[in-house]
Amino acid sequence: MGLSKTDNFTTEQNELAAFAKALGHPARVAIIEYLSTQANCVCGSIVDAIPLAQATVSQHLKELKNAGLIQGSIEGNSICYCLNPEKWKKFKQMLEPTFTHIEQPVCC
Amino acid sequence: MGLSKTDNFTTEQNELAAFAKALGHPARVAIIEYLSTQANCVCGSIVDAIPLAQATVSQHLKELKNAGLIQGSIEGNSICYCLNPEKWKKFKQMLEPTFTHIEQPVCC
DNA sequence: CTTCTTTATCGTATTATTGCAATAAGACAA
DNA sequence: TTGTCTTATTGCAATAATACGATAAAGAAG
Repeated sequence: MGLSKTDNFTTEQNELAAFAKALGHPARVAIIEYLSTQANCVCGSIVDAIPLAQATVSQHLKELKNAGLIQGSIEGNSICYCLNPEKWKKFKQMLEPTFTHIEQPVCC
Repeated sequence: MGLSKTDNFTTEQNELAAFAKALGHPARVAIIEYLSTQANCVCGSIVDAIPLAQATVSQHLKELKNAGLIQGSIEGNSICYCLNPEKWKKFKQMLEPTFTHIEQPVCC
């Protein structure tokens, strides 16, 4: 139905899915990579770095913000978008069990 | 347009996005968690563990398989789905720079 | 106040995703 | 062969996501 049945799953499962979904687009991956390597966090610089229209980049930033992966703060006339360390720690923590599991594959 | 402009991004960015996108649904998170904790990998057991119709679960399994996060092997009359360790290692490796970066937040 | 800069939102077209019933396809058993 | 069990595929309806031009909103600069 195009509508995810989130009620059938745990809060944690939904949160992990939300993190992953937010990262599930190359433009948003590029934004995160940019923020991980650049000291510059001004919105306009991100827009310049991503090969999409300003409106589209703004939309992607909004989704990353909604998922909590980035946070925005007003910096004079512009806006500074930065990674949200706590959410990323949680994201990492939720992936850890699977990352650990694949070290000793037990299956077929 | 509903069509991702993947051409504008690197192969790596697209691959990371594909991994993340595959994990971007609670049902698929639940499947991965199941495979990370259960020794049982038979398709039917997964279907039983996920509160969705068989056809829907089969579709989610297909997406995880397309992304490479799981692999299926014929096991007698049924099919065994397991995590693909190599792809998960790559996934982890691609997230590492950001996981590392958030240890020393340098931004606003 | 006016203008410019910066970012967000709206409207819209297009395509993708989700979900399930129904059905198909394949292997195995009798 | 016939039936059963297991998994995949098809077809469809409903909803979500992607992209961008146009426009709005809010400050800064003059």
